[in-house]
Order: sequence, then C-alpha cells, then structure tokens
Amino acid sequence: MIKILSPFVDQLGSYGPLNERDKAAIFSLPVSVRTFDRETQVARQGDIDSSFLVLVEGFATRQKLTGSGRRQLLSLDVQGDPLNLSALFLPSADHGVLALANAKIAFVPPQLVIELLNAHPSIMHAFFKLASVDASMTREAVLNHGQRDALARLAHFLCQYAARMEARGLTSQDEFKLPFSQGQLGDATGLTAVHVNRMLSRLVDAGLITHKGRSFKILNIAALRRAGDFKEEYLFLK
Amino acid sequence: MIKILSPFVDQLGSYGPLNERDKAAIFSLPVSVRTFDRETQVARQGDIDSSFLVLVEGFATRQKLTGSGRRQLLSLDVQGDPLNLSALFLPSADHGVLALANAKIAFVPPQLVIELLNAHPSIMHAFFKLASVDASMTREAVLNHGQRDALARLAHFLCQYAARMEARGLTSQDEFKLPFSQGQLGDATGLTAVHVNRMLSRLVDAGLITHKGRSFKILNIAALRRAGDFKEEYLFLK
DNA sequence: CGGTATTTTGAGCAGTGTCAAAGACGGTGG
DNA sequence: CCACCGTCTTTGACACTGCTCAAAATACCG
Repeated sequence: MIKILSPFVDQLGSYGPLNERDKAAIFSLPVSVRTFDRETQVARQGDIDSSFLVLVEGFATRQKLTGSGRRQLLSLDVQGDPLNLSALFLPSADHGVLALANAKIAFVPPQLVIELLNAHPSIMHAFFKLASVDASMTREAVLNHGQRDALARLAHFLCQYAARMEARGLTSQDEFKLPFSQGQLGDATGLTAVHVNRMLSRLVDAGLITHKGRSFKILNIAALRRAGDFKEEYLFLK
Repeated sequence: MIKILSPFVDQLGSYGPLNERDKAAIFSLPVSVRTFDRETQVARQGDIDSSFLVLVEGFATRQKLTGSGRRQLLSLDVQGDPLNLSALFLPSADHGVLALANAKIAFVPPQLVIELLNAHPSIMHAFFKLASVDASMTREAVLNHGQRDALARLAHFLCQYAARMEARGLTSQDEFKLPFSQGQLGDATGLTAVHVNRMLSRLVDAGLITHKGRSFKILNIAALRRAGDFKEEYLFLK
C-alpha cells in the first residue's frame, strides 16, 4: 500500500497525537493524485463542494483575487500541507489554490473526510489545531501588510520560510531555494516585483543575505529577524 | 437561570444545528462575566492557558502588536462572538483581546470547553465552522491590506460592518453607529488617523455616505460596495 | 541556440505618512 | 446647568515610500 498521505499524517500527528487506528483510517481514504504545472489553478475561488486537497509533493499557494484582477497570495504550502481545510465546513471556497512547479496534489472526497472527523475525535482535534495555526499565520500576515514596511515584510517572509522549512526537515535554515519568482514574492507581500527586487538588493547590501537567482543564503539570521520583526512563536513549531 | 451565553449559542446554532441537549450543555458551563472599559486589555498576546472568551454585550476587537509598538486590529467583534477560538487549541495566544466601550465579556474555563466539544460532535462541528468563517474574514483582510488602496479599504470596512450588523439584526444596513474612532479605524485598516479622515471626506464628497461623528448613513450602497470592491460571499452570512 | 520569462536599473510620480495646529465634541465636577 | 478638560476630528504643508512605465541585462527551457 502506497501511503500517499503520509507527509500529511506526519504533520497532523505533530499537532495532535494520533494512534495507529487513526492513522490507518486516514490511509484508507480513497485519494486520487494529480500533478500540476507552475501557476495552474487546482481549485477556484467560489468552487462548491470541492475535494479536500493535500499537497503531496512540490509547492503550492493559495490566492484571492481583487475585482480589478490583482492577486494576493495567502500562503506558501509545502509537502504535507492541507490546502483548503476550511472548505470542508464552508459551502464554497473563499480562495483558490494554485500549483507552483510540479505539484503533486491529492484529492479526497470531502464527505468522507467529514465522516472520518466525526468518527475519530483525535483527528478532529488535530485538524482544528492545524486550522488554528493556519489562522495564526494569516493574522500575522495582516499585521505584516498593515503595519510593516516593504523591507520588513520581505525579511519577515524569508525568516518565516526558513523557519518552517527547517522545522520540517526540508532544508537548512540558512540556505534554501525559494519556489517563488520575485513577481510572486510581490504578490505574496503586497509589493511590486520591481520593489521586491530593490528591497532584496538592500538586504544584500546590508550583508544579511546573498542570493543567486532563487537560491538564498542567510548570512546574519539575527539581523534578518530584527529587520523583519520576526518572532517565530506564531508559527507554533515543535 | 440567566443564559448569559445565549447570543453566542444563537450564533453558533446558525452555523451548525444544535439540539436542545447541546444547548443545555453549553448553558451549563460555568462562566464568570466581567465588564471592561474602552481600550482595556482583556487578554494579552502570549497568554498561556487563557480562558475561552465570549463577548456578551458591547464591542471588542482583537489585536497584534509590532515590535516597534504599532498595532493592527484584526476584527470588530459584536454580541455573541467568541474572541479567542484558536486559543482553545494552541498553547499560547497569538493575539490580544481588547474591549471597546463597555464590553461585557464571559470567561469560560478552557478545559471544560474542550471536554464539551469532545462530548458533543455537533458543537465541535459548529465551532469549526465558526473558526472557518473567521479564517475567511482574516484572509479577506490580507487581500484588503495587500492589494486595495486606502479609499477601497475604508469603503470595504464600512460595507462589511453594515452587512454583518444587519445580518445579526443589530442595526439597519444603511444607518449605524461605529464603535471605532478614526484612529482605531486606521489601526484596523492599516492607515493613519489623518488619512482615514481624508478618505472618509472623499466618500462623503462622492455622495456615498454621510456621517456626523461616528454615526454613519450609507447613501448609495451599490456605489460604496463598488468603491470597496466588496462582495459579501466571504462572510458566509445566512 | 533561440525564445521567453525573469531580474535589474532608471526616472518620474502618486499615494500615504508625518508633523503641527485649530476646532469640535463629550463627559465630568462643581 | 455650565465650564473645563481631554479626546477626537479636521485641515494644511511637506517628505518619503513604493508604484508605474520603460528598457536593458540575464537566466532558463526546449
């Protein structure tokens, strides 16, 4: 049996302890896996009764669009992340899901997930915790966009990404490849591609980071955290 | 028996149906109620093991602070709203809770709430849905702050407030009193008090609204919604 | 190797912030 | 009921952050 969902189960388990029976129940869910290219929509804002989506491999992001077509990226999701937790309980999707690079995404029938949650309180508990952490991160994004300037937003983004990736054992904290172009980085931070570029150069000039293309190296993590006003508590990492 | 939590139960019930047994269980929770003055902290960011808080009467808001002391308001909560849903499942509070005007707030022992949720799947379900709607609103705030300009942010805020209040039967949609000063409005929208003032004047000049102090009248709701790029789907009102 | 997307740089401008001061409002104590 | 005080609103002048438009340089992909 190929346990497609095991990165997800691992992550879930780190938020609320699951016993073998719980895990087995998750693994027995019927899933269909599809692969998506960069910048292709996996689910659309407004979708009704969408599948429950789990990112199996690669990167994905969630997005909302403005009436005039501007977009805001809401997350940078990695291996094992659920992509539309709240869609389980809401009649329609308030945001879209977008693949980056070659993302492998598992589709699970939402009704079965809900039955699973009803039958396994510990899984429900873990889902709720996952949703709470996600909400905490979203609130930090509001603080970021509302109160911090461009340089801080960018520094913060880098710190956050590094911290999350390292906590998951996916990359080292001070050297990694970002799955975002500078334009996408702008859509995530509420800045222009041009301004992202300038702020990155400023971080380089200040000796906080180096980068060649999308490969980043953090030279002075303490200073970068200060510049980004980053405290990792809100991530609730282990 | 004085059912202090009944506005909360009503709201909860509108998200996921509760039977009499469920309601009775909630009403039997031990609560202590306290009243808070304007701009006083009810719970602090970082608090551990805080009580579960429900706003019984008046207005409250949630906030996060920047390292340099700037603040971002995250919500405008009214009668019946839970104030720290996610604190139930997280080890510490990622945001603070602040009272506006004379807010009456119920404190409930968190452990008992969790037991309640475990014992009553339908309540758990309703809580999850409530949390999902809150998350949806927070995501819209990110879109707001990241992608819309000052005028739109303000217009959007007014539309949102009007829609929510009307849906709860608390005020009419086109005439209401805001519980925020222009400074607080600025902290909520990521703008300066001064700029809030100017944008409000602009909305007045355009004939979209009128206001005397904090009493607002919406003159052209369609145009205001257009100006604020407001579509109410993300609120998931009934 | 060619074509396309991305990054980098420049110049000018628009939108917001800052600082400051005057006016209006609302609540309080006398 | 009035006078006073603190808070909030309004207005003005100016600075600065971040955006727009445009083009060149570079990197990436087939």
